[in-house]
Amino acid sequence: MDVLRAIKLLKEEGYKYTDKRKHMLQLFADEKRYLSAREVQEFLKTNFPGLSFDTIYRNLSIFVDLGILEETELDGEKKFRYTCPSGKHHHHLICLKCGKTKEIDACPMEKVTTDLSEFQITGHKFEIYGYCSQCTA
Amino acid sequence: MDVLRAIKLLKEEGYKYTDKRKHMLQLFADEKRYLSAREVQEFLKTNFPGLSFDTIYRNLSIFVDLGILEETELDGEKKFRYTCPSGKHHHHLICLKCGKTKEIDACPMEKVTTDLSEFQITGHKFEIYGYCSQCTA
DNA sequence: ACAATAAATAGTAATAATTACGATTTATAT
DNA sequence: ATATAAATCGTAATTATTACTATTTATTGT
Ligand SMILES: [Mn+2]
Ligand SMILES: [Mn+2]
Ligand SMILES: [Zn+2]
Ligand SMILES: [Zn+2]
Repeated sequence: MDVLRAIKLLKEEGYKYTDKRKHMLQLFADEKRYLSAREVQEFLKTNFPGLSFDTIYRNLSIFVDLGILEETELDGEKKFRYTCPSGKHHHHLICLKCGKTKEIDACPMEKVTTDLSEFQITGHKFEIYGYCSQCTA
Repeated sequence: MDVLRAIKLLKEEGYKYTDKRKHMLQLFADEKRYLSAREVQEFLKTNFPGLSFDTIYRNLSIFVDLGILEETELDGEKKFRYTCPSGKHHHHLICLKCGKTKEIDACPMEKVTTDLSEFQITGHKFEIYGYCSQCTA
């Protein structure tokens, strides 16, 4: 996923291409890590001082629906990052301080031997947490 | 973990053994599934109509510290359940509606081949989500 | 049993993230 | 340029969680 493809997706699905959306997409492309709604506000407040959370959350939600962003929940807070360019399903090692990630290649679902048929499965989550080298120093 | 051992732990660590704590521990022993603070309140409100969230959250937190309960976060809400009797570290398949769980034997951390040394690892989470047979009917 | 003490609790307020809403502005197509 | 529907702002509502103070209560030692 890159900015140009994200913009294309937006327009194809009938969403308007606004300056705020442009900057949000560019922010995630630049940062390549998990960001909270508040962090988005902080990054964009020089360009858009009055940017409302209604706008931020609505756009984040649209981006997730379109597959542009992926979402997780860390410590009671929703966090968002650009969907990884790798087309293959995978998981992440995540820095709890700055949201930086590293890819984990294998998905543990493939190796689960437990019988899952009693439940109607809808998803799974595998994340490893820690602090990156910048955040431990 | 069972109620008697939990009570023993509480007293050993200098916590008072109150009626509210007794009922909370018994509730988790009976239900054997993830419950939210609100659900605890609902279950106990016949016995303790004015039970405050301060009390509920404080006791939940103490129980987690003592290893009596384990905690996870589902859909932005903290959920608690009795620590599984199996001494072995493991993970769960969880019903998103009622909190019922099934144990998954293997821990995916053992099979991770990715180099994790760039991060100082503090924990991990592996959960499979779905709906149990009672909740899909 | 009684009194002293520190912990636990109730009642309520504060905090924080997220969602919702009506009025206004703006991107886009005609 | 105009029309139209979507996007945004400013603000309020909602929800889970945490915090505070006065009061109550479990525990300990007498
Ligand atoms: Mn990735
Ligand atoms: Mn278990
Ligand atoms: Zn970091
Ligand atoms: Zn269920």
